[in-house]
Amino acid sequence: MNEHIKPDQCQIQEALGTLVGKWKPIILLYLMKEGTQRFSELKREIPEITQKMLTKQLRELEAEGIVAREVYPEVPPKVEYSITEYGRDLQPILEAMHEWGEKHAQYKKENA
Amino acid sequence: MNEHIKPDQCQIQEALGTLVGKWKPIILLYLMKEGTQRFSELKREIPEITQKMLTKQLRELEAEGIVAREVYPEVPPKVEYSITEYGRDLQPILEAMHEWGEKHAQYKKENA
DNA sequence: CCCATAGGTATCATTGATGATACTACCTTA
DNA sequence: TAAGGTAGTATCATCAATGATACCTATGGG
Repeated sequence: MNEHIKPDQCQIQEALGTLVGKWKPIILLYLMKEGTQRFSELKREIPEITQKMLTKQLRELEAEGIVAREVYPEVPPKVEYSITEYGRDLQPILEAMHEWGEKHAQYKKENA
Repeated sequence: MNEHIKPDQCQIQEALGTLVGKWKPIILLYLMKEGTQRFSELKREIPEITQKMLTKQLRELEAEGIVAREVYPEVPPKVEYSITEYGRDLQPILEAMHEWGEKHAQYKKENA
């Protein structure tokens, strides 16, 4: 373990706080895989999410600088979301978690 | 992004579910850094946690196969916790999150 | 005889995250 | 004239996570 990690003030919570939530990882994956998406596209791809939650999660990700929000002043409204360059830094972490998650799901099946 | 990641059934939640909680990362870091620890040692190192929560988190980590629990039939009781070999797989992920977390804390300070 | 110790459980209260549902603005098309 | 589409907000209800507090066990030491 990296010597300078001080558990009592470590920054893992920072990353977790950004990623957790029932919907954030899946939203991020869609934006990373498919690129820029409209609000309604995301809603269609994740039908179980309520509008309220989708809005909330996107706003939080935006506040963290991970997602960019662009509003087109049209009628009907058009709002596009995309991953920022800064947000791309999360990709390796998400991938590592995905990989570990698969192994772990397997592990749990074996020890069920 | 890895092509075979299907957001709608991805395993990131699996990893997140294992790591989140107000106390799990810090518990894992202590066990990874300091090695085997007694219940009371962990409690001393994380004074703000209640016994109930410490017990609960440790039991959950044990159930996931990440932490090993060894009971010594003595009086007063002695119980030791350690990271399993399997649990070691999480170390790179925790480190990556820690690193990103530091950058992100910096980022937030600059954009405050 | 009584208390401290280690590692817990049991019970209740509180809080934050999530969900269901209804409502809005504005323009275009039928 | 009414309906439909987009991107939301507002309000209320519910549930899981966390916390505070008290209690339990057995034994060795004073």
